[in-house]
Amino acid sequence: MSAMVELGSSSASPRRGRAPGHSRQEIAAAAIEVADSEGLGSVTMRSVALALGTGAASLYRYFSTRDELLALMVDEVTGELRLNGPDDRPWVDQMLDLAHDARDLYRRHPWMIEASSTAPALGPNGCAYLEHALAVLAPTRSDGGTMLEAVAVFSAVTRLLSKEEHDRRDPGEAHAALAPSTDSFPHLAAALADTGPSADQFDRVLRRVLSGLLPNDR
Amino acid sequence: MSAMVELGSSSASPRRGRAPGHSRQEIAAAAIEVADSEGLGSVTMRSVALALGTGAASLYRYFSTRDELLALMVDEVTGELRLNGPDDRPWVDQMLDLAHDARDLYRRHPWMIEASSTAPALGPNGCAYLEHALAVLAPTRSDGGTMLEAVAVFSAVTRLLSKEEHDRRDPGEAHAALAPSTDSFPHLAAALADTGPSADQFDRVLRRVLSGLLPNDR
DNA sequence: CGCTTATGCGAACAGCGTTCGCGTAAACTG
DNA sequence: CAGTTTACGCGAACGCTGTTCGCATAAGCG
Repeated sequence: MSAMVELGSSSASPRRGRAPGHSRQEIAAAAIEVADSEGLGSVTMRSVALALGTGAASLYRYFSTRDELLALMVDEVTGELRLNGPDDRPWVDQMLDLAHDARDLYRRHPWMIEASSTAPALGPNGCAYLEHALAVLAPTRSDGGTMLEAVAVFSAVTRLLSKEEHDRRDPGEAHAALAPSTDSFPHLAAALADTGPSADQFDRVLRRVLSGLLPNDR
Repeated sequence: MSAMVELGSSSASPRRGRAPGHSRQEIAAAAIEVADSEGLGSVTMRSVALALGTGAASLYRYFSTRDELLALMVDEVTGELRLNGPDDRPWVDQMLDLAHDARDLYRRHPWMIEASSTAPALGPNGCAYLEHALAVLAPTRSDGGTMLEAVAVFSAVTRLLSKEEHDRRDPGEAHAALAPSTDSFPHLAAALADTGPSADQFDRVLRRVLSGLLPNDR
């Protein structure tokens, strides 16, 4: 699904004229730093340019659009995942490793939670991630469509759980007026009251989702 | 999770002074029409005000922020779901009905795919949706936490599948340069080639996810 | 009839993504 | 080495955004 276009450092160009003072990666790195410390909303062409000690208009020599910069940011950060080639452990365990690594990534770069769900296309590192997941799932001997679906759902649920963890740490300010719900929404009230052990929620949910999606031999 | 704040029509206020010429619901309805026909990005304070034949600044008598308007839009549209009280059919079938209804809603209001994933809090209709889902799941006799998790994952996957369906109908312009991946990403290439019957993908994935998340008796 | 209170809203502000056009630096050409 | 070409750096501007201010206006109350 989706494309690659030209995210990475493209290859040969007959060098001519003035040499560029920056690179796409360098600019994306600066933007990532801004996003890490100030949030994705503070990643503006001007703020990124300022962080680089240049002018806003200069960035358009490297990216034709802000969204293109965001796409490279997402792909660069995705490259932080350490994708150790699949080993001979059960595939479920390997997928959980992958999920834990992704969760760590979302903790380091909370803006990725929203950015990666908006991103329209996969870059090289996104493809590498997908390739790795498919390699891990190969032993399930499912057909291609099933595996692609499974990876998509797996990624979405991993992101969802990371988002919930993040929202729990960051109150989010709105909490009033949930009290009246106790009357009108009995099941909701009951569910909120009767909450079991919420520890290891992450692993538990992912195991269950994976076990439902794919055959459980091996 | 989250709150309600004051989305709906709040109750008594000692009527005094000039009467308001609009209502929150009316404004949200106009905004929803704009979003349906022009996309969420075209929902600006000015465009909504224009659609209502009023001035942009007037909207701030009803919403203190654009995000508040968006939240009401989401909740109002969520209210379009017809939540027939749970019946005695298997809970899986009832959840699939709910998912189909949600998919229809996403087809009618594609902007909801992004809007509902950004929305920070549940409004009254969001709570009603949650209440309904929990009522359907009650026969599983799971604990509250498990059921809340299940509904969250169920909703996220429903949205994901609706988004993929929508992306398939709307090319999304970027598709070049996926060819070189054939060499570097063998599993990916294989999976894309070996794609089984992609029909009824929606029901199949949801059934599997639900069967993994909750005990399958009854 | 004032008096109070809330609404409607034109005008303005700060900030955004993006474009234009020019000055300038670097590398090829003769 | 001078001249030409090519690309970069970027100040200034445009159109658009969400939001605020302040005042004219209208409706109920005593």
